[in-house]
Amino acid sequence: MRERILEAAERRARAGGYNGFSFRELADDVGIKSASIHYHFPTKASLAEALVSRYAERAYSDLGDPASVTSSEAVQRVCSLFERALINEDKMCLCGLFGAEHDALPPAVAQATADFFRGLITFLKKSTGPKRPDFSPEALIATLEGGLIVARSLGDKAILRNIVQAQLKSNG
Amino acid sequence: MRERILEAAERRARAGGYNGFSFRELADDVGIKSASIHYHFPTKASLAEALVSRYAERAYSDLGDPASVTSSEAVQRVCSLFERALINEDKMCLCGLFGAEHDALPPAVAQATADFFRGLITFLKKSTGPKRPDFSPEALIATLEGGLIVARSLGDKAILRNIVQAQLKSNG
DNA sequence: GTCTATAATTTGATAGAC
DNA sequence: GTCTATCAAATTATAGAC
Repeated sequence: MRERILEAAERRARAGGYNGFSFRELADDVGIKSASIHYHFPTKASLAEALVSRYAERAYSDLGDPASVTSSEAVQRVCSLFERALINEDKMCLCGLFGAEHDALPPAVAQATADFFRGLITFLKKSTGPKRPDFSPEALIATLEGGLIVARSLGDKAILRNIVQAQLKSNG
Repeated sequence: MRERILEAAERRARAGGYNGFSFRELADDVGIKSASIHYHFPTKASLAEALVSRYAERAYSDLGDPASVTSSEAVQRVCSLFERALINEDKMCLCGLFGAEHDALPPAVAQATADFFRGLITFLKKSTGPKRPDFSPEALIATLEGGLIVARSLGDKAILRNIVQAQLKSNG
Protein backbone atom coordinates (compact mmCIF):
# COMPACT_ATOMS: atom_id res chain seq x y z
CA MET A 1 0.00 0.00 0.00
CA ARG A 2 2.89 2.31 0.76
CA GLU A 3 3.96 1.83 -2.83
CA ARG A 4 0.50 2.49 -4.24
CA ILE A 5 0.32 5.73 -2.27
CA LEU A 6 3.66 6.85 -3.67
CA GLU A 7 2.53 5.94 -7.14
CA ALA A 8 -0.61 8.08 -6.85
CA ALA A 9 1.37 10.89 -5.25
CA GLU A 10 3.92 10.88 -8.04
CA ARG A 11 1.26 11.13 -10.69
CA ARG A 12 -0.34 14.10 -8.98
CA ALA A 13 2.88 15.81 -7.91
CA ARG A 14 4.24 15.63 -11.43
CA ALA A 15 1.19 17.57 -12.58
CA GLY A 16 0.68 20.16 -9.86
CA GLY A 17 3.77 20.16 -7.68
CA TYR A 18 4.04 19.99 -3.91
CA ASN A 19 0.86 21.96 -3.28
CA GLY A 20 -0.87 20.19 -6.12
CA PHE A 21 -1.88 17.05 -4.28
CA SER A 22 -3.63 16.34 -0.98
CA PHE A 23 -3.92 13.43 1.43
CA ARG A 24 -7.61 13.18 0.61
CA GLU A 25 -6.99 12.85 -3.11
CA LEU A 26 -4.32 10.20 -2.63
CA ALA A 27 -6.59 8.31 -0.26
CA ASP A 28 -9.38 8.29 -2.84
CA ASP A 29 -6.93 7.18 -5.53
CA VAL A 30 -5.83 4.09 -3.61
CA GLY A 31 -9.14 3.36 -1.89
CA ILE A 32 -8.43 4.11 1.78
CA LYS A 33 -9.15 7.02 4.11
CA SER A 34 -6.88 10.03 4.37
CA ALA A 35 -6.12 9.31 8.03
CA SER A 36 -4.61 6.00 6.96
CA ILE A 37 -2.05 7.77 4.80
CA HIS A 38 -0.56 9.19 7.98
CA TYR A 39 0.22 5.67 9.13
CA HIS A 40 2.62 5.29 6.21
CA PHE A 41 3.82 8.89 6.10
CA PRO A 42 3.42 10.98 9.26
CA THR A 43 3.62 14.31 7.44
CA LYS A 44 3.24 15.57 3.90
CA ALA A 45 6.91 16.57 3.88
CA SER A 46 7.93 13.01 4.74
CA LEU A 47 5.78 11.67 1.94
CA ALA A 48 7.29 14.10 -0.56
CA GLU A 49 10.78 13.25 0.61
CA ALA A 50 10.13 9.53 0.11
CA LEU A 51 8.63 10.38 -3.26
CA VAL A 52 11.76 12.11 -4.48
CA SER A 53 14.06 9.40 -3.10
CA ARG A 54 12.08 6.71 -4.86
CA TYR A 55 12.05 8.75 -8.06
CA ALA A 56 15.82 9.17 -7.88
CA GLU A 57 16.49 5.51 -7.13
CA ARG A 58 14.41 4.46 -10.09
CA ALA A 59 16.40 6.82 -12.29
CA TYR A 60 19.74 5.50 -11.01
CA SER A 61 18.52 1.98 -11.60
CA ASP A 62 17.57 2.85 -15.18
CA LEU A 63 20.94 4.48 -15.77
CA GLY A 64 23.02 1.63 -14.41
CA ASP A 65 26.67 1.69 -13.42
CA PRO A 66 28.50 4.70 -14.87
CA ALA A 67 31.83 2.86 -14.66
CA SER A 68 30.58 0.43 -17.30
CA VAL A 69 29.40 2.97 -19.90
CA THR A 70 31.19 5.44 -22.12
CA SER A 71 30.52 9.14 -21.75
CA SER A 72 28.67 9.07 -25.03
CA GLU A 73 26.42 6.26 -23.83
CA ALA A 74 25.90 8.05 -20.51
CA VAL A 75 24.59 11.14 -22.28
CA GLN A 76 22.28 8.97 -24.36
CA ARG A 77 20.89 7.27 -21.26
CA VAL A 78 20.22 10.51 -19.43
CA CYS A 79 18.51 11.91 -22.52
CA SER A 80 16.37 8.78 -22.75
CA LEU A 81 15.25 9.28 -19.18
CA PHE A 82 13.71 12.64 -20.10
CA GLU A 83 12.37 11.49 -23.44
CA ARG A 84 10.52 8.70 -21.67
CA ALA A 85 8.98 11.20 -19.25
CA LEU A 86 7.62 13.16 -22.21
CA ILE A 87 6.75 10.44 -24.72
CA ASN A 88 5.73 7.45 -22.62
CA GLU A 89 4.47 9.13 -19.46
CA ASP A 90 3.45 12.54 -20.82
CA LYS A 91 4.52 14.06 -17.52
CA MET A 92 6.92 16.62 -16.17
CA CYS A 93 10.02 15.42 -14.32
CA LEU A 94 9.16 15.34 -10.61
CA CYS A 95 12.42 17.04 -9.64
CA GLY A 96 12.22 19.61 -12.38
CA LEU A 97 8.90 20.69 -10.93
CA PHE A 98 10.04 20.53 -7.31
CA GLY A 99 13.27 22.30 -8.24
CA ALA A 100 11.23 25.15 -9.71
CA GLU A 101 9.26 25.32 -6.45
CA HIS A 102 12.49 25.27 -4.46
CA ASP A 103 11.74 28.37 -2.35
CA ALA A 104 8.41 27.04 -1.11
CA LEU A 105 9.42 23.45 -0.33
CA PRO A 106 10.04 21.93 3.09
CA PRO A 107 13.85 21.95 3.44
CA ALA A 108 14.15 18.15 3.43
CA VAL A 109 12.27 17.95 0.12
CA ALA A 110 14.42 20.66 -1.44
CA GLN A 111 17.49 18.74 -0.27
CA ALA A 112 16.26 15.48 -1.79
CA THR A 113 15.56 17.30 -5.04
CA ALA A 114 19.08 18.68 -5.13
CA ASP A 115 20.39 15.17 -4.46
CA PHE A 116 18.59 13.95 -7.58
CA PHE A 117 20.40 16.51 -9.70
CA ARG A 118 23.72 15.66 -8.04
CA GLY A 119 23.07 12.00 -8.79
CA LEU A 120 22.57 12.60 -12.50
CA ILE A 121 25.62 14.86 -12.66
CA THR A 122 27.75 12.30 -10.85
CA PHE A 123 26.60 9.60 -13.24
CA LEU A 124 27.70 11.69 -16.20
CA LYS A 125 31.02 12.55 -14.60
CA LYS A 126 31.85 8.98 -13.64
CA SER A 127 31.19 7.56 -17.08
CA THR A 128 34.33 6.32 -18.82
CA GLY A 129 36.31 7.47 -21.82
CA PRO A 130 37.09 10.90 -23.23
CA LYS A 131 34.75 13.86 -22.90
CA ARG A 132 34.55 17.09 -24.81
CA PRO A 133 36.50 19.71 -22.86
CA ASP A 134 33.46 21.99 -22.86
CA PHE A 135 30.95 19.29 -21.87
CA SER A 136 28.90 20.33 -18.84
CA PRO A 137 26.72 17.78 -17.03
CA GLU A 138 24.88 20.60 -15.28
CA ALA A 139 24.05 22.23 -18.61
CA LEU A 140 22.77 18.95 -20.03
CA ILE A 141 20.38 18.43 -17.11
CA ALA A 142 19.25 22.04 -17.36
CA THR A 143 18.55 21.73 -21.08
CA LEU A 144 16.52 18.57 -20.59
CA GLU A 145 14.46 19.91 -17.67
CA GLY A 146 13.80 23.11 -19.55
CA GLY A 147 13.11 21.14 -22.71
CA LEU A 148 10.32 19.29 -20.92
CA ILE A 149 8.80 22.56 -19.75
CA VAL A 150 8.91 24.30 -23.13
CA ALA A 151 7.84 21.25 -25.12
CA ARG A 152 4.88 20.56 -22.87
CA SER A 153 3.84 24.21 -22.62
CA LEU A 154 3.86 24.61 -26.40
CA GLY A 155 2.38 21.17 -26.97
CA ASP A 156 5.20 20.22 -29.31
CA LYS A 157 7.15 17.11 -28.39
CA ALA A 158 9.54 17.66 -31.27
CA ILE A 159 11.10 20.48 -29.26
CA LEU A 160 12.58 18.04 -26.77
CA ARG A 161 13.43 15.61 -29.53
CA ASN A 162 15.44 18.26 -31.36
CA ILE A 163 17.19 19.29 -28.16
CA VAL A 164 18.19 15.69 -27.55
CA GLN A 165 19.44 15.26 -31.10
CA ALA A 166 21.60 18.36 -30.77
CA GLN A 167 23.05 17.03 -27.52
CA LEU A 168 23.79 13.65 -29.03
CA LYS A 169 25.49 15.34 -31.96
CA SER A 170 27.90 17.20 -29.69
CA ASN A 171 28.26 14.84 -26.74
CA GLY A 172 26.55 11.55 -27.59
CA MET B 1 -3.59 48.95 -5.85
CA ARG B 2 -4.14 46.56 -8.73
CA GLU B 3 -0.45 46.87 -9.44
CA ARG B 4 0.56 46.29 -5.82
CA ILE B 5 -1.53 43.13 -5.74
CA LEU B 6 0.15 41.84 -8.89
CA GLU B 7 3.55 42.68 -7.43
CA ALA B 8 2.83 40.67 -4.29
CA ALA B 9 1.34 37.84 -6.32
CA GLU B 10 4.38 37.67 -8.57
CA ARG B 11 6.74 37.42 -5.63
CA ARG B 12 4.76 34.57 -4.11
CA ALA B 13 3.96 32.78 -7.37
CA ARG B 14 7.61 32.79 -8.36
CA ALA B 15 8.36 30.93 -5.14
CA GLY B 16 5.51 28.45 -4.83
CA GLY B 17 3.67 28.41 -8.13
CA TYR B 18 -0.05 28.70 -8.78
CA ASN B 19 -1.10 26.88 -5.63
CA GLY B 20 1.64 28.61 -3.65
CA PHE B 21 -0.18 31.85 -2.97
CA SER B 22 -3.61 32.75 -1.61
CA PHE B 23 -5.92 35.75 -1.66
CA ARG B 24 -5.46 36.10 2.10
CA GLU B 25 -1.68 36.30 1.83
CA LEU B 26 -1.82 38.85 -0.97
CA ALA B 27 -4.33 40.89 0.99
CA ASP B 28 -2.04 40.94 4.01
CA ASP B 29 0.92 41.85 1.81
CA VAL B 30 -0.78 44.95 0.43
CA GLY B 31 -2.79 45.87 3.51
CA ILE B 32 -6.38 45.22 2.45
CA LYS B 33 -8.88 42.42 3.02
CA SER B 34 -9.01 39.33 0.85
CA ALA B 35 -12.53 40.13 -0.33
CA SER B 36 -11.20 43.36 -1.82
CA ILE B 37 -8.87 41.44 -4.08
CA HIS B 38 -11.94 40.10 -5.86
CA TYR B 39 -12.88 43.63 -6.87
CA HIS B 40 -9.68 43.81 -8.94
CA PHE B 41 -9.60 40.15 -10.02
CA PRO B 42 -12.85 38.19 -9.88
CA THR B 43 -11.16 34.79 -9.76
CA LYS B 44 -7.73 33.41 -8.98
CA ALA B 45 -7.36 32.28 -12.59
CA SER B 46 -7.99 35.82 -13.83
CA LEU B 47 -5.37 37.14 -11.42
CA ALA B 48 -2.81 34.58 -12.58
CA GLU B 49 -3.59 35.33 -16.20
CA ALA B 50 -3.01 39.05 -15.62
CA LEU B 51 0.14 38.14 -13.75
CA VAL B 52 1.61 36.25 -16.67
CA SER B 53 0.58 38.92 -19.21
CA ARG B 54 2.24 41.63 -17.13
CA TYR B 55 5.32 39.48 -16.70
CA ALA B 56 5.53 38.93 -20.45
CA GLU B 57 4.98 42.59 -21.33
CA ARG B 58 7.75 43.60 -18.97
CA ALA B 59 10.06 41.09 -20.65
CA TYR B 60 9.18 42.34 -24.15
CA SER B 61 9.78 45.88 -22.97
CA ASP B 62 13.21 44.92 -21.63
CA LEU B 63 14.07 43.15 -24.87
CA GLY B 64 13.03 45.98 -27.16
CA ASP B 65 12.44 45.80 -30.88
CA PRO B 66 13.95 42.68 -32.48
CA ALA B 67 14.18 44.40 -35.86
CA SER B 68 16.75 46.77 -34.42
CA VAL B 69 19.13 44.21 -32.90
CA THR B 70 21.41 41.58 -34.36
CA SER B 71 20.84 37.91 -33.61
CA SER B 72 23.91 37.95 -31.43
CA GLU B 73 22.58 40.89 -29.41
CA ALA B 74 19.16 39.23 -29.18
CA VAL B 75 20.68 36.14 -27.59
CA GLN B 76 22.56 38.31 -25.14
CA ARG B 77 19.42 40.18 -24.15
CA VAL B 78 17.41 37.02 -23.56
CA CYS B 79 20.23 35.60 -21.49
CA SER B 80 20.37 38.79 -19.44
CA LEU B 81 16.68 38.44 -18.67
CA PHE B 82 17.30 35.13 -16.96
CA GLU B 83 20.54 36.20 -15.30
CA ARG B 84 18.69 39.11 -13.74
CA ALA B 85 16.04 36.77 -12.38
CA LEU B 86 18.75 34.76 -10.66
CA ILE B 87 21.26 37.41 -9.61
CA ASN B 88 19.18 40.52 -8.93
CA GLU B 89 15.85 38.99 -7.95
CA ASP B 90 16.96 35.57 -6.68
CA LYS B 91 13.74 34.14 -8.03
CA MET B 92 12.54 31.55 -10.49
CA CYS B 93 11.07 32.69 -13.81
CA LEU B 94 7.30 32.92 -13.36
CA CYS B 95 6.62 31.13 -16.63
CA GLY B 96 9.24 28.48 -16.03
CA LEU B 97 7.38 27.57 -12.87
CA PHE B 98 3.92 27.83 -14.40
CA GLY B 99 5.13 25.89 -17.42
CA ALA B 100 6.25 23.06 -15.15
CA GLU B 101 2.81 23.10 -13.53
CA HIS B 102 1.17 23.08 -16.95
CA ASP B 103 -1.13 20.09 -16.33
CA ALA B 104 -2.66 21.60 -13.19
CA LEU B 105 -3.19 25.17 -14.40
CA PRO B 106 -6.47 26.78 -15.44
CA PRO B 107 -6.42 26.64 -19.26
CA ALA B 108 -6.22 30.41 -19.69
CA VAL B 109 -3.14 30.57 -17.47
CA ALA B 110 -1.45 27.73 -19.35
CA GLN B 111 -2.23 29.58 -22.58
CA ALA B 112 -0.72 32.82 -21.32
CA THR B 113 2.36 30.92 -20.22
CA ALA B 114 2.76 29.39 -23.67
CA ASP B 115 2.37 32.88 -25.17
CA PHE B 116 5.34 34.07 -23.08
CA PHE B 117 7.53 31.36 -24.57
CA ARG B 118 6.26 32.13 -28.06
CA GLY B 119 7.08 35.79 -27.48
CA LEU B 120 10.69 35.08 -26.57
CA ILE B 121 11.07 32.69 -29.49
CA THR B 122 9.59 35.25 -31.89
CA PHE B 123 11.95 37.91 -30.59
CA LEU B 124 14.93 35.67 -31.29
CA LYS B 125 13.65 34.74 -34.74
CA LYS B 126 12.92 38.32 -35.79
CA SER B 127 16.32 39.64 -34.81
CA THR B 128 18.45 40.71 -37.79
CA GLY B 129 21.56 39.36 -39.40
CA PRO B 130 22.94 35.85 -39.90
CA LYS B 131 22.25 33.00 -37.53
CA ARG B 132 24.01 29.72 -37.01
CA PRO B 133 22.17 27.08 -39.08
CA ASP B 134 21.78 24.93 -35.97
CA PHE B 135 20.62 27.76 -33.68
CA SER B 136 17.35 26.91 -31.92
CA PRO B 137 15.43 29.61 -30.04
CA GLU B 138 13.40 26.91 -28.29
CA ALA B 139 16.55 25.20 -27.04
CA LEU B 140 17.95 28.48 -25.75
CA ILE B 141 14.83 29.19 -23.70
CA ALA B 142 14.82 25.62 -22.43
CA THR B 143 18.45 25.83 -21.35
CA LEU B 144 17.86 29.08 -19.50
CA GLU B 145 14.70 27.92 -17.71
CA GLY B 146 16.39 24.68 -16.72
CA GLY B 147 19.52 26.58 -15.78
CA LEU B 148 17.52 28.58 -13.28
CA ILE B 149 16.08 25.41 -11.77
CA VAL B 150 19.38 23.56 -11.47
CA ALA B 151 21.37 26.58 -10.28
CA ARG B 152 18.85 27.45 -7.61
CA SER B 153 18.36 23.85 -6.48
CA LEU B 154 22.09 23.32 -6.09
CA GLY B 155 22.64 26.80 -4.66
CA ASP B 156 25.29 27.57 -7.27
CA LYS B 157 24.69 30.63 -9.39
CA ALA B 158 27.79 29.89 -11.45
CA ILE B 159 25.85 27.08 -13.11
CA LEU B 160 23.62 29.55 -14.95
CA ARG B 161 26.54 31.84 -15.57
CA ASN B 162 28.46 29.06 -17.29
CA ILE B 163 25.44 28.07 -19.32
CA VAL B 164 25.06 31.66 -20.52
CA GLN B 165 28.74 31.91 -21.39
CA ALA B 166 28.52 28.75 -23.47
CA GLN B 167 25.48 30.14 -25.29
CA LEU B 168 27.19 33.45 -25.98
CA LYS B 169 30.22 31.59 -27.31
CA SER B 170 28.14 29.71 -29.88
CA ASN B 171 25.35 32.13 -30.63
CA GLY B 172 26.14 35.46 -28.96
C1' DG C 1 -12.82 50.48 -3.45
C1' DT C 2 -12.84 48.55 0.74
C1' DC C 3 -15.18 46.67 4.39
C1' DT C 4 -17.77 42.90 7.47
C1' DA C 5 -19.77 38.73 7.45
C1' DT C 6 -20.35 34.47 5.87
C1' DA C 7 -20.72 30.43 3.10
C1' DA C 8 -19.11 25.93 1.43
C1' DT C 9 -15.17 23.27 0.82
C1' DT C 10 -10.63 21.57 1.57
C1' DT C 11 -6.47 21.20 4.08
C1' DG C 12 -2.91 18.51 7.17
C1' DA C 13 -3.14 16.28 11.25
C1' DT C 14 -4.58 13.67 15.78
C1' DA C 15 -7.11 10.41 19.05
C1' DG C 16 -8.73 6.28 19.79
C1' DA C 17 -11.64 2.04 18.43
C1' DC C 18 -11.24 -2.24 15.91
C1' DG D 1 -3.34 -1.08 9.03
C1' DT D 2 -7.46 0.90 8.52
C1' DC D 3 -11.30 2.95 10.36
C1' DT D 4 -14.59 6.89 12.42
C1' DA D 5 -14.72 11.12 14.24
C1' DT D 6 -13.00 15.33 14.81
C1' DC D 7 -10.19 19.50 14.79
C1' DA D 8 -8.35 24.09 13.74
C1' DA D 9 -7.04 26.46 10.04
C1' DA D 10 -7.08 27.89 5.34
C1' DT D 11 -9.21 28.10 0.80
C1' DT D 12 -11.97 30.68 -3.08
C1' DA D 13 -15.83 33.16 -3.46
C1' DT D 14 -20.31 36.00 -2.70
C1' DA D 15 -23.67 39.46 -0.61
C1' DG D 16 -24.40 43.66 0.87
C1' DA D 17 -23.18 47.88 3.85
C1' DC D 18 -20.42 52.07 3.72
